[in-house]
Amino acid sequence: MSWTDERVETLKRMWQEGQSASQIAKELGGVTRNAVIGKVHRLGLSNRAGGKDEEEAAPVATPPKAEAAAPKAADPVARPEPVRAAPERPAAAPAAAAPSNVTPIPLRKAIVPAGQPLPPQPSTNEISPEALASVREVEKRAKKLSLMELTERTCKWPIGDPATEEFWFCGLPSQPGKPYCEAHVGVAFQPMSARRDRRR
DNA sequence: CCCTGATTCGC
DNA sequence: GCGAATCAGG
Repeated sequence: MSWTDERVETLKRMWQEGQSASQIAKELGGVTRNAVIGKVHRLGLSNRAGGKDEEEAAPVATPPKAEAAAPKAADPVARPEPVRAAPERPAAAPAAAAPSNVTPIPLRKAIVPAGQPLPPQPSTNEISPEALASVREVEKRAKKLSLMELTERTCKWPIGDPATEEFWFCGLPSQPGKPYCEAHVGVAFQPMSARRDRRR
């Protein structure tokens, strides 16, 4: 693979978006994160700030510095449906084309509508007693990771109420190829037949 | 251990 | 110019 204009463009865009070198490498394919980093440096954009020819040493004013532990729990992750892995290849989905009226900025404190959906609190009557016990046990040992701390190898099972401080992700080692740890995989993935049988 | 970016240096 | 190896750090 070589650095075609197109690939370089993707590299620039993603780097500017704050994507990590490894993520960019995956996206591009055929290159390692080292290659990406190397290129980034050669292109002289190691400093993620500058867009074009920059010099503006924008005095990074780190003002307010929102309280670390305050309204933190208000993240866009509330949906019941488990966190998906990387979007991978949206292919023909120019999802990026945001309505020119919204600021593309980082994207953090999304406003949590009003009373929002609670995490996948599986209705107990549909889970096997063993799995349930196991889950409760495990949740005591949850690593309580924040959204940003999740990786492909951490359990992404949400615990608690996203609208409060009492919210985090399990974070225990996930099953290879699965988004959850063993215990959570147990309650997340159930054969249809099993569910049906358990019903009544 | 997983992951980050930074640097070096032979090719 | 390229990127593996290595370094430094979280």
